[in-house]
Amino acid sequence: MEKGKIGTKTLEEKRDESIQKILHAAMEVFAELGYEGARVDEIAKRSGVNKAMIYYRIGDKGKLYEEVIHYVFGDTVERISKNIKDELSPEEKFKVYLENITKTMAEHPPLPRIMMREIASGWTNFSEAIVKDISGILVIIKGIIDDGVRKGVFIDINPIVVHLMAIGTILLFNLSMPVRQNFYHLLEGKIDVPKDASFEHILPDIEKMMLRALKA
Amino acid sequence: MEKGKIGTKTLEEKRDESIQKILHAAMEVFAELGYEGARVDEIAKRSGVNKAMIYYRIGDKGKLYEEVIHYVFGDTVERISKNIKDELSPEEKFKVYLENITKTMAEHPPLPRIMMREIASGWTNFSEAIVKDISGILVIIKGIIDDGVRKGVFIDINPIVVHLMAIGTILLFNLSMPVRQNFYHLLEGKIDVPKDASFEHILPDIEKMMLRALKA
Amino acid sequence: MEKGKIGTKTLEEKRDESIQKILHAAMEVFAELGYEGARVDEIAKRSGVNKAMIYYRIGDKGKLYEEVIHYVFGDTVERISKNIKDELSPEEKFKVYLENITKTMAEHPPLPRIMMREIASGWTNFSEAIVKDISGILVIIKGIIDDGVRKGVFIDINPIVVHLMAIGTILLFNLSMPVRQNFYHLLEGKIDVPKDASFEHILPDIEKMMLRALKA
Amino acid sequence: MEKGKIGTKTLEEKRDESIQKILHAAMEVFAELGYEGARVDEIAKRSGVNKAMIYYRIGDKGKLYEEVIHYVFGDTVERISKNIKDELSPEEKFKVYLENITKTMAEHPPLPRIMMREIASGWTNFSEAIVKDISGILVIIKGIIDDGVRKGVFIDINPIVVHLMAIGTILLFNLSMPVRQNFYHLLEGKIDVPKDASFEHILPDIEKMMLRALKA
DNA sequence: TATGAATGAGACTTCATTCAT
DNA sequence: CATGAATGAAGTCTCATTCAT
Repeated sequence: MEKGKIGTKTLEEKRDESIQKILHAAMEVFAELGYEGARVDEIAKRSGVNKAMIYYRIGDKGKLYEEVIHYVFGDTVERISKNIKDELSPEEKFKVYLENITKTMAEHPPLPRIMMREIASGWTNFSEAIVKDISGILVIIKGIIDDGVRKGVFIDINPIVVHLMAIGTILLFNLSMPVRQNFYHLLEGKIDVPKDASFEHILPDIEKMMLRALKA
Repeated sequence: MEKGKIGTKTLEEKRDESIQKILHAAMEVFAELGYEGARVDEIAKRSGVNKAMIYYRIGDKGKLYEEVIHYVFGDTVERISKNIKDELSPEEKFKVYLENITKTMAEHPPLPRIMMREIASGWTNFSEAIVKDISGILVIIKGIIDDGVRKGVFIDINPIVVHLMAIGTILLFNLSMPVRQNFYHLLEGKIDVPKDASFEHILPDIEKMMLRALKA
Repeated sequence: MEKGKIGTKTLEEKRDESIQKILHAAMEVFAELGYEGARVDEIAKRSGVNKAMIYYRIGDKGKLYEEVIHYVFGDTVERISKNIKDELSPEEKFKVYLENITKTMAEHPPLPRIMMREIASGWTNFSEAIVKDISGILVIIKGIIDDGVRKGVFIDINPIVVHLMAIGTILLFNLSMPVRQNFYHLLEGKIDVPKDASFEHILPDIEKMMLRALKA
Repeated sequence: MEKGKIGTKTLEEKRDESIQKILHAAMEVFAELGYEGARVDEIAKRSGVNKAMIYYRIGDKGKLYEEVIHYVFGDTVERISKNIKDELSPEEKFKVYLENITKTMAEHPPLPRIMMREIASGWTNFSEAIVKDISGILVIIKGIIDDGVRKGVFIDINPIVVHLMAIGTILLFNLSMPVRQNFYHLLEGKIDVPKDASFEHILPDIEKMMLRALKA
């Protein structure tokens, strides 16, 4: 067999694969239990990688967490800003923005939890880079609103307010899913109670509310 | 001296005082570091009581956390529903509701953090009682919206959506305070950037947005 | 009310009563759990006496244990040597000796357990006085055997062997009671299996065996 | 070097060695001080392994104790029933039975102490397996007596009585060794006082007594 | 590169004992 | 005499990290 190859994978591919497995497992565990609650043993177990390997490949628990944060928030800006084409109307741009946030969270289930924990911890682990990322998103949403204001379709409102509102609402929606059923019986008699309270079904409500709030 | 008195305090008062000190310190520490991150030693240190005292008076770390949760969420419903008088207009009721949430969080700084952590943890420690509390609040907001709909001032919208939006936004606002300054330079040129980004100054923005979203 | 009296009891009577209650509770607890396993709190609870009172009245845990040992083994010699009248035949003397040991243990249920634990611990807490007590008993049994030998009814045997055999057998009988039922099914077919395996019913067997062993 | 080998030991051997060291030390310490009195630190110190190792390899203190009990009583039945050949006379069988009990205890010095403590504690930690072991021994001694009865050399006696007598006597002999010297001066004038009061020297006396008791 | 063995530091918890009235 | 409050010291247990091969 060719040197440097294992099966059909190069050593490098194998290493990358290990790192991927570790990061995925770590992401899950950190999301479920938080930084302090997470156990390196558990991460090793879930990733199917020897514990010492984690130290060898990535580093200590803190470094591992940093990597996870980086991994999780890595392309968030790109994702959120994706498809916000210039030729779209401000409303359409805003919808794409909301949908992208929603989709990003749906595709990375640990993301909302890690985000909330990080915020609750005082953004301690949000590195300069991530703060810059968030700035990037703020610039985008500012652009959308400015455009709307110019075109007379949006009111003039602080984009930070808008973004926090969007993120806060979506986060809470996302994470309240498991307990939301407990509350629906309170709403008997309301026509529009969705039997399926899943995230996708409620996104339109959020969109509707936010656009109503924004529209001039 | 009268039996059962120590200085000017009865034994009972002394005990209650110890308990109060412990709960306050615990509340702070749990808020800052989460359940797993909190150290019983630290709680003892901050409360100025011996560590064994915590076990003597309250119980183990888990029991202490439960007590804190109970203590923190104890009268939340009352606080939030306070002053929502029948003679008020739906808009006014809604404003009182938002302001009460805001004030409650402002008065109990650890509350938002503990809340976010709990939500991120999957509401694991939200006891039956707390879920009932939240139900109580939902009933209130449902009442406000129903009233508004009847009077033709509000659109017919799922109250859960409204509440999650309110809570999510306020939570995020509250907890983003320490980093918000980092972002304001991005907004240069916007007229209404508040130099003082404190919570109270932004509440009107939230109110405005939410009411615009609700109004028929 | 007369000074120094409480109800109809003098202070001294009351104190003695407290001490009795403490010692009885302590005896029980030490028997059940051993010195290390016993908790001063538990002793206080069972005796109905405030924990600090134990320290005030008796002393620390070690002192309390000493007192219990003293209390428990106090009149054992007297009890065992009681009724061994000179005019009795050696066999009758020996029977009285065995019965007295048996009765003493039956009347002081904690005694066998404490005894076994003490022996297992290397007789650590058996003070000089208690060792002297045991010597006293040995002298008695030696006298019985010597008498028997003189009269030609007993073989000449080391009295220590006899005493250890008696004590060992009775102790083990006493303490195996709770589990003995588990074994009786093994003996099906044997005629003399007692349905009631209580101590008193088996004493005759022990007597019979020991006398057969001793008789010339 | 061969994979999985450390020096001349395989990993597995190294692990087993650790476990052995822990169990031996634990056996000693539990025997000396009882379950409650034993300190995990002390066990670690004596076994020469890190304290955490105990938890890693065996488990908590309770589990460790269980393992010790298992280890100590493990092959007791086999040992005691060993060499009791069918062609032996009932008396010879009984002697072998007594000698085997004696030897087993002599080879495992902690055994008698642990046994006495366990009995004093109410047999709490004697698992199903150990009770079964004891049953096994009872069946053996029952066989010996039945054989003797059939051959007309033994009286018909409850084997439980016999076994308790044997065990009780041997246990007490064994554990009274350290204090027995204190008593020998009482026996001056008796011819057969052994200068060396060690266990082996007294076994014949026990044998003699028990056989006299049994013989028809 | 990979892994089972091993451990120091520190967390949680208990409990005998003393304090303050 | 009596008692609830309080605590220092020490025990059990865990876990991130390193070692040895």
